[in-house]
Amino acid sequence: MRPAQVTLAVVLQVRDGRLQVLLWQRAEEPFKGAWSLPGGYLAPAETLEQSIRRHLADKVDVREVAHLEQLETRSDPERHPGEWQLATAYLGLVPSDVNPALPEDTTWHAVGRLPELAFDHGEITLAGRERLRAKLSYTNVGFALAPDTFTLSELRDLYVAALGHAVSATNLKRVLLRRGVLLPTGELRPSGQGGGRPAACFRFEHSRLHITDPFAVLRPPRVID
Amino acid sequence: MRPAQVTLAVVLQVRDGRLQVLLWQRAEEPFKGAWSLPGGYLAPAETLEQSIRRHLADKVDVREVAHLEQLETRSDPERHPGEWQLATAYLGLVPSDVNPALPEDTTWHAVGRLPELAFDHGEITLAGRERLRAKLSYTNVGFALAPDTFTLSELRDLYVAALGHAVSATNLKRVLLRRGVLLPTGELRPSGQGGGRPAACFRFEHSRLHITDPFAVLRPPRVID
DNA sequence: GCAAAAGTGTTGTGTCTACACCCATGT
DNA sequence: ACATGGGTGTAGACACAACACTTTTGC
Repeated sequence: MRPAQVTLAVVLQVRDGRLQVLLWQRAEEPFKGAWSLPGGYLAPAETLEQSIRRHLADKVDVREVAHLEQLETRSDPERHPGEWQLATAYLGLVPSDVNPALPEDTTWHAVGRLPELAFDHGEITLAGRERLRAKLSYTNVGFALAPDTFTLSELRDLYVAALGHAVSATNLKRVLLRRGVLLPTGELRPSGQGGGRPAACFRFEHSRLHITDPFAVLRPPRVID
Repeated sequence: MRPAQVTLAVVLQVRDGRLQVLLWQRAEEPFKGAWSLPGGYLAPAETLEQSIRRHLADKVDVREVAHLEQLETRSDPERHPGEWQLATAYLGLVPSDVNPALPEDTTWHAVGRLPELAFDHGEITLAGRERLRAKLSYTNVGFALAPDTFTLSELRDLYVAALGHAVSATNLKRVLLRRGVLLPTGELRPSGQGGGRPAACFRFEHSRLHITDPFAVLRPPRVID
């Protein structure tokens, strides 16, 4: 006897200044009517990543998911009341400037104010947020939350929404520039109606995950030539 | 049609000053005679963690595995030539002072000089080592590699073996003490035959994983009361 | 006394936070 | 002019690496 295998995705995007997750309202029992993470069964001859991309394709265009990584596999035999089911969860990130057309039964929900979710999807969603928060600190994942080009205040607002605490645009700029994560594009963004100095535009140097702060401590000793 | 589900473990221990992994020699095709990670099929009504603990019980006593965490689930349909199989890998750590009785077909191998491994087990093993190296820097995982009490040179040697580069006992002590990871036991270890000052003994404060260096950067702003 | 091993003190450096200050624009 | 938002400069805090120096033992 073998368990069923499903894939799930915690798809996160910053919308209206808040970190939001894509949820789907179940049409069938169990948990009929409850909100849950998008996903579905694994098909023969596909990988887990292919599977979650396929299931997500109904919700968001593939090109709109800028980053996708495996979170964890959940295996509690009681997690699904009806069948023996393993679920492998992925974390997906969508840049803030795209607005995917969604099916009727699918909408964005603030991660900070989640409704009661089906199965163990609430825990999984929070695990996804934790992963994102951690990686914002030591990698360049920001690229997956931001538009191609942006001002520093815009980027700061994305970090604030994702991290849940104040972030200084001043210092954010210096940290990311020193690490070579950001590049100035040279363009200026004209000021808004209230006036103010025009903002410089930046973009992320790479659009794939890189670790930018590899060892907090216990660095290898400096090599002297 | 459903895939078979197996669990695997990268069980690591520092032996003879080197980081070693527990490998098992396959008795059956495919990869008959090749070295591979211990593990086996998931049984009904058990979790993945229970499964890997059950399979490991043949190799090492459960109490000897001081830390166990999920690494990743591998799903390439080609990863097993004979059947459609998903493998969820775990990382297990064994303190350096235990010496489990092993079956005939199972031995320790230096991770630095791995033989050709069956399936994708070589990659998984290296992923396990990377996870350990990263966590040594920002958590207290050291507890799972070390005996109950130890001197600082002994602990340093464990870090050297796991990290693969020189580590200063002087600074290691200060880092771990400041973080409250280590506690002095008050005992002294008498010096060896070559003389030398007796060493103070320490132990880890906790024997469960704690994050000790939560944010490298982008810390939340300091709250002023 | 001398070698060996452990432990302490101190300096320097890199990286971040905090905050004061300066710049460019709209009204 | 002045409010608004963007940007720079600088000082301080902190944590760590490096290394010289001191302590305690065996022979």
